[in-house]
Amino acid sequence: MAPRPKSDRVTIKTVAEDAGVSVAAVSKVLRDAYGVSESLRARVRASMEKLGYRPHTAARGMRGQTYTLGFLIPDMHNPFFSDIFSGVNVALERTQYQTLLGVSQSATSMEVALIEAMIDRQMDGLIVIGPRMLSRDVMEVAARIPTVTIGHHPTPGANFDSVNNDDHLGAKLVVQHLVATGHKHVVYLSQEVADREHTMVTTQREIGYREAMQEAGLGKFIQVAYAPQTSRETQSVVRHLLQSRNRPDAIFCWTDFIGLEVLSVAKELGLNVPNDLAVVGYDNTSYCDLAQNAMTSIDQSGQVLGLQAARLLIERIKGRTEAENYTVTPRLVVRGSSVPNTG
Amino acid sequence: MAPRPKSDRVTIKTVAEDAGVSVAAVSKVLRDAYGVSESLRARVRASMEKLGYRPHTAARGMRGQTYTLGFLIPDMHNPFFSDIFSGVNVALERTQYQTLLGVSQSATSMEVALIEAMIDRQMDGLIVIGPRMLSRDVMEVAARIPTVTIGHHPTPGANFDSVNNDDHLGAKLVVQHLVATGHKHVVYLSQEVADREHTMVTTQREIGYREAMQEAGLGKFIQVAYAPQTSRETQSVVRHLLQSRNRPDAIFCWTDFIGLEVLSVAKELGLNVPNDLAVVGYDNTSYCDLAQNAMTSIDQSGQVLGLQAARLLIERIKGRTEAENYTVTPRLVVRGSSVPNTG
DNA sequence: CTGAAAGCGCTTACAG
DNA sequence: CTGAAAGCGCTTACAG
Repeated sequence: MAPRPKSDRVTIKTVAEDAGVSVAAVSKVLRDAYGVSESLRARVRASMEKLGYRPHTAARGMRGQTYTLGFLIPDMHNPFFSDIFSGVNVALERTQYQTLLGVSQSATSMEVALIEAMIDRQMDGLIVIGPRMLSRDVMEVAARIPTVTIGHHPTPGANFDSVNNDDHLGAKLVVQHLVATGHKHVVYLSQEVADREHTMVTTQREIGYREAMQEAGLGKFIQVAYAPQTSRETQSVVRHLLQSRNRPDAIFCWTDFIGLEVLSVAKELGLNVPNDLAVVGYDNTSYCDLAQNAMTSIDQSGQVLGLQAARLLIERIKGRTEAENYTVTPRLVVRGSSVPNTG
Repeated sequence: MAPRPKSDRVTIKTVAEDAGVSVAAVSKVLRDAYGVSESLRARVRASMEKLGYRPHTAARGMRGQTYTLGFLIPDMHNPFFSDIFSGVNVALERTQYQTLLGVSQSATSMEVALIEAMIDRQMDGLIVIGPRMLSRDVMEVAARIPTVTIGHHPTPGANFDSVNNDDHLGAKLVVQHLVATGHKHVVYLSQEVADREHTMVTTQREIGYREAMQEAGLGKFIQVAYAPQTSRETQSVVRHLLQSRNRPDAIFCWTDFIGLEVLSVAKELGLNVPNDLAVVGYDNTSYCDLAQNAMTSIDQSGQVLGLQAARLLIERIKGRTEAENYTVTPRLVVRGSSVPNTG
């Protein structure tokens, strides 16, 4: 009951005593809230500085915000997420917010567990990349915590914001490019998942692929394959594809990561890329630039996606409730994996 | 003052009322603490289940643990960190702990800021991968929060645990392999950093490299180059190296990631790997297995490193204070980038 | 503009 | 074994 500095922790109380004001006043300065005079503010700031005060996030979280944002990714392999994340950081540079990451390892159960963990920890908002949850589960999450998705096309009436590239268009650009360079039997290599939904980027890309193939009069060549989780299994699927009687002359991979596996199998089988087989990826990650890959890919500006997602999330935390959707226009980047002598 | 369920949040109090016990009793069940009868425990658990109770982490953090561990990595590009992380997850599978990641983007200032943020958020402990901070700063952090490092060789009197592979030996294995396969002019391509310390893995590898070169009577060929942060700059350094009058016949890269860049430049310059140039990496990440890379590398069992780090951290959180150091013996994995016809 | 006091949901001695 | 009560460090109405 008596004022006894149990440990030497500097709290809001220590600051208040040092500055000769109330704890309420310090709290207000801390939150940049209304109703404090400039002189009081200055005095409090000076004391904070002097004492090296740092707010106790858990205590803040009991009543107000934690200034912590959750960033949820499926895995740590895909360098595309790194691009997105750096965009998030740019947007948050001059704010109090810190971003902490969760990695679900592409397991729906882990994804759910991590979201629960982030809500338990009173995070102020969530950015979820390519959620594995069903769309209705995303809605349930968003009802509890401000949420922005990247790589999840929202259904009407969504209670969360979303940031995407136009996957439909991206896929069409790929097919049109491959057709223009003389390919006919273009296979779309998608992701193997338990519950396929319209909201998924892979589904959107498949629709674009089918449409573009039809438009090119190549409807009879339409073929979709699915890559499992592990590298070994994926390579096995690709090997089957490339050793079949009617081998495709091009493979459009839903993400660069899978494209690298295709290039590997092609090389093992002694196929010449791009002459025997063209390979196109998606995301235009840094690996595409390496000469041993030189992989044509779709650039969807990961940095921009991340930056916009962070912006929308802050807005939503501040009170906006109507859903917003930000879309980036994808761009084809041609390299040697689809056109000879392109570097 | 009166009991009024402000929101419909299920708290320890709700559970206590439902189970007809005190909040203290519920807390004990929650923490698996001593001094509760089996019947009380069962009753409380049933109520928790029924009400869908979830502990409020911020509130727990005010007095006790948050059951949150911080995992700090320099970047999201290097797939090696993914291996480590999956090991951490295995170790934590059946515990209450959740791991949240921080990515410092290889900036010392961000590393410090993230560690502060994690301490502010009352995390129970920290696993820091390849810290950029000076060794004494790591000690300061460890004085405030239980800490385990991976990829940081501790100085005597350390107040934190560490998990490493034997970098010194790993480097020697690489040089010995390259010498045995007829290479003489082996360059070590290290990491460009502001403050070089003995604690760093890159330094340890350099020492091993120098020693093995001397032992092989190749002292006059010793040459160390440094790769900057960005891919573009790194490729430029490598290009200079490979276009110099006395071109090396082998490059030992401190990490696979850099090795991929070397392979790219070599291909651009029309050099045959491994005949004109052998390339060896470190970490044996999944990229080494791709046929277009087929890169010889040192396996340091990322999974094991992560698992042991998590184990040590839990021990330390539970009270151990003397420092422990766990070392993995590295293993050379030979592929086509150093020996012809190796697949 | 400023501050006293209640309360957020837990854990921790301490008594019983 | 069980529980009443203080307290963790903040924020939030509410008075002044």
